[in-house]
Amino acid sequence: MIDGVMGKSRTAPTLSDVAREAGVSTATVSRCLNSPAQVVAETRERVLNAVEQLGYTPNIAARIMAAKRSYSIGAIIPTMDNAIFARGLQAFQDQLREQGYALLVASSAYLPEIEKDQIRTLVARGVDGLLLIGHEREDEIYDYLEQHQVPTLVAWSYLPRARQPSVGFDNRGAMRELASRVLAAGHRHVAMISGVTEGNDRALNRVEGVRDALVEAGLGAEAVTLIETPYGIDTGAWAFAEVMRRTPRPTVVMCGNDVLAVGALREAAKMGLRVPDEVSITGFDDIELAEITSPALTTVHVPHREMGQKAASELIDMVEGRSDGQSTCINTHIVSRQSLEHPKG
Amino acid sequence: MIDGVMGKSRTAPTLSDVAREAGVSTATVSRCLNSPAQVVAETRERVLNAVEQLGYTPNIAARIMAAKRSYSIGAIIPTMDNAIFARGLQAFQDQLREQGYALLVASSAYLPEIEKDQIRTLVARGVDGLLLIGHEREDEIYDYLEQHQVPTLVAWSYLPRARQPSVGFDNRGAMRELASRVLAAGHRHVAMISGVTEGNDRALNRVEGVRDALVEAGLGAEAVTLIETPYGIDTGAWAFAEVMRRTPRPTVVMCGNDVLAVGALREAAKMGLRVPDEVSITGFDDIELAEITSPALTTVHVPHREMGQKAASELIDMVEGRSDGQSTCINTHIVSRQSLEHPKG
DNA sequence: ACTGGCTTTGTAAGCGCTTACATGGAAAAT
DNA sequence: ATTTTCCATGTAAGCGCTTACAAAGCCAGT
Repeated sequence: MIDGVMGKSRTAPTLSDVAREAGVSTATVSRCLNSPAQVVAETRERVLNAVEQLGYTPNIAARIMAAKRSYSIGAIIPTMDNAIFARGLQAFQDQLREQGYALLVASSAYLPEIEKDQIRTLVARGVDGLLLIGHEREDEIYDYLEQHQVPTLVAWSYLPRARQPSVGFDNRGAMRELASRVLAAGHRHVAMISGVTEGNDRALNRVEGVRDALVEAGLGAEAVTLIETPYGIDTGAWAFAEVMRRTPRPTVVMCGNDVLAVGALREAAKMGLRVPDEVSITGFDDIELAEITSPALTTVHVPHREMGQKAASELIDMVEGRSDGQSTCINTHIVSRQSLEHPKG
Repeated sequence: MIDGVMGKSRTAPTLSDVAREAGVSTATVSRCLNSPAQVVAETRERVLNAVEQLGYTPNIAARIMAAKRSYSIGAIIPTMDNAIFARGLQAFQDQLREQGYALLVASSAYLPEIEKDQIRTLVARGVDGLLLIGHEREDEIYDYLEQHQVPTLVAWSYLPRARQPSVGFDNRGAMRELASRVLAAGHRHVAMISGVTEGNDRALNRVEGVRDALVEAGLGAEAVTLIETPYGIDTGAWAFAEVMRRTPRPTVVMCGNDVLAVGALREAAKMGLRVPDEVSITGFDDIELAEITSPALTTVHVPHREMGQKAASELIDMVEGRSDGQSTCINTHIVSRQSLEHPKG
């Protein structure tokens, strides 16, 4: 009691400390906090004062248990280590915050096993909903999510008929369009540096997009020199060197994302190859990097902010039972900068 | 019971479902999960089978409540929107994972009010420890943290005598060293584009570092043209244009971080100014960006991975009572690339 | 055979909250 | 004046776990 009055107890105050201080029951305090309208103004004020007095913060674990609701959303992204997901995730979190939800993030390092583990952790922590990147994962995981009744939304990928709703974009179509433009510019020897496609439908679809364009142009789908490597500037550089060693030497190197492309660009400079005069290079994502390289990257612009925001509001709608999962396809467009030109000679 | 046996209950299985299935008490199941050594092998196996069978995942909220331990650490960073914190945070999380802890991240958008809110949220969620960026914040917050007995570590900044232990680097000293080098190269008209210094001791200390060098060189501390702006490529570009309009025109623009410097670089190109011939530019952080601009940035290298890793292990030591907060200063060093040269003319 | 000590398991009391239900009193309707 | 209705508040039962303590079973030592 003295502790209470002093507001400096050695241990964190609880609901009943507040109740005692305000001279009401714990139920009333709880109501003040969660549905203030149910409590008459005078009481409410007294309670709120006590809360202030004691520096009370609700114990969310207890709240989750009692209410089976946590007002938090989990997100599992492949990596925080580069900028690919940063912008979209920030927008996602901003939108969540605005609607009163907190975000718990975990990263999987592109490893399915770790992702599975993280999913369990987040669900066990009582997240009300979950954001996952890409559709491809074991059915078992989706079963688990269903059993635990956790609404799940997929982002960065759009697949209308999938088991889970998604907010994303057409990776395959976007890449097809870029590849068509590459072919239209006259390139015939095209190489592609792809991210690891196993367990990554985005990466795979971008490869397929290139193949689509090739076929459409009457060339075989195998007419592309393909190399796969984890995303990274250094790996991109390495892959570029590798691919330029092949014969016939490619006149254009299409990269699975901007990070790889930046690596390619750096390696080209190191090899003394002028871009785009001697070789063209393209990216995907249009992260900030793409604009500040020289030459600036021709790439596919993905509206990450818009996607993050949309994903957040859709997921909240699902959590609150207002929607049972509406998929949205976000439009991408090609940004032409200097790294793509007609092949010379 | 049937549900149990089928392993496909409509609702998530709990500890007592497992106990019933395995024919033991809930206490035994709990022990199997948390201190297997206390349970005889045969029983343990039976229990583990049941767990597998039912697809049981512990409810962490309940665990937190009962054990007052969550095996999770919170981190609040100013932003996820650019790469400054990404690498360090990823390393931090990797290290945590390795030691069996989960990471909850929130971002504050550099706003103290939001940060305060996020701190409460994370504490309310029962994190066992907290990572904060920079020392500067209201005492009230530290009081709160003390009351709730949440071990807190500060990173990205090193201040040995502060209230909270820290794992970081000497922002001021590092910047002083870089500025000395700038002056030694012959520059006399130096401008600085700083991040917002209010509530950001890192930014402030970098400014002070430049002033230190100026004073040391016998110039006044005001001999620097200073401009403050939020971190960002666009804001950096804008600030660069602004600063180049002053007379005398600076021969070098020192930026508070690499992101600002990249903006400056871009604007310089746009204005047709050759770097470093007509104006030198420096950064801070040495994020990947710094290496791929042209010219590449001369900057201060901060070993983010090392810092993140060290922060994680120190914080866990604190949480587990093995340490009461040991501060560590991580060494930085200057990376000379092409963006800094002697002033011409 | 009996005691003491150790190991393995069970019993049950919370952890801090929410919420269905009960209660009581004032306002509204008769 | 009496009954009905409604609103503000209180009572108490859990939510799913951990863990102190109790109980029971086992072995060795005498």
